[in-house]
Amino acid sequence: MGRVSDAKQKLMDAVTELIWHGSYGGTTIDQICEKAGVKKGSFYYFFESKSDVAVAALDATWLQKQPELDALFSPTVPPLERLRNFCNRGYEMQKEMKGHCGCVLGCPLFTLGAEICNQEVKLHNKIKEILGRYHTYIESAIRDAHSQGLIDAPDAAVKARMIFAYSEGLMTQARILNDVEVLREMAEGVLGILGAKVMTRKAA
Amino acid sequence: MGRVSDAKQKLMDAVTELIWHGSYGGTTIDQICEKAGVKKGSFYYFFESKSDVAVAALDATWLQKQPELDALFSPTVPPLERLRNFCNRGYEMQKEMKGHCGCVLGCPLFTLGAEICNQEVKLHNKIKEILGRYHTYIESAIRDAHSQGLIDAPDAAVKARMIFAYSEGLMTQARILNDVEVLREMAEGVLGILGAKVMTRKAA
DNA sequence: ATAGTAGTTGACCAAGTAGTCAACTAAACC
DNA sequence: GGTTTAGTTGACTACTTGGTCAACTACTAT
Repeated sequence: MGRVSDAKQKLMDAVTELIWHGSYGGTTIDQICEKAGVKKGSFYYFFESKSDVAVAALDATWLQKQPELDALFSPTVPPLERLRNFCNRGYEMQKEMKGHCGCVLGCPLFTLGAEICNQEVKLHNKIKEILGRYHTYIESAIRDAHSQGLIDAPDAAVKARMIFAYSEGLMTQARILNDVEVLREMAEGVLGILGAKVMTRKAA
Repeated sequence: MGRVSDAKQKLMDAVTELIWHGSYGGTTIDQICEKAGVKKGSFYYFFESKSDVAVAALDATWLQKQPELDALFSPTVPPLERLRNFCNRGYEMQKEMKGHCGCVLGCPLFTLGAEICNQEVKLHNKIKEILGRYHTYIESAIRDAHSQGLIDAPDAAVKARMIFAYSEGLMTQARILNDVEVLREMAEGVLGILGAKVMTRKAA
């Protein structure tokens, strides 16, 4: 009943892009509306604040990405391959981004999480929740790799935290330097941290 | 000649604290003035914009920190000790911060750099400049450790990028989680990445 | 076709924002 | 003590911002 609309989706797309390219604090509701081609009255029909639309956008993005991640981290894929593919996919995605918008944007969750922590509680919790899911994928791959004897990591949780910090740190560095090439080392770096033997190619 | 004033310093202190606790985009000139106890007219007497005062504050902070870093990374200190001390000092600083303001704030340069990249060119360049100096300290310690046979790292530049990404990533994670304890693993993690043998205490 | 309803709009307001300026004040120096 | 000059102030403008609302519109289900 009533008329149909894609304004809600357009607003979520707009806020995602604005925050990712710029920042949360620097993004205004007026800008979101303008980019979405939606009037402010409609904004407040669907959402009650900037943080509200941001939370909704994160949820929507997650639902869209989850199948892709489930495939990447499928138990049918050898665990170290999962991590390698994850890293290389990150590199490729950022490279493509750089190609058609000129900027390396890094991980939106990590950048946004760092910006708005200690304020915007709901948004902050949503970010922690989704980052936690990424962490879970990584940790499970490490656990599998250990139990399959591919690496020695009885402390999978510790290793997962290391890999997570390293990969997110590298992503953020790529954003700051606007240089996608720093991400090429990610897969190798991750496997190196895990002590996989694949690290040095022409070692003596 | 004329009267003297500490308003300029107070404004730099205020902007530093506001950006660190909150964010750049969420900080207004009015807030800076109020926190500094300085009227807006005086703000514009000393600075011409928010990014201007931020750049000045970063410069001032660096000048203040440089001697401390030079001491930490003194060539008279064994290179792996330099890195360990650097990590532990980071942990202690964040712990103290958490103690008297309730928040883990992470590395202000990295968080700010991630937020304002691709906008605020001058500020962005200043951040890259100072982050580059930190990177230099780390790389030089790694190079020394290699040449002294403490680790095997003929690729000091690559290892430095790894350590840098890992430590900054961990700092940011501590900020997002508001948990200082994740930083306790930093020194061990750094030495582990470098392949120093000190890693596992009770290894078989 | 029409009634009910989901969605749209533009005008509006109050508050906050960046930035200006002429008049003012106090220290330093002679 | 008076003059110079660095620094201060508060009032001001112009604009942007978040947020509201009553009237309007178009779709859908019956």
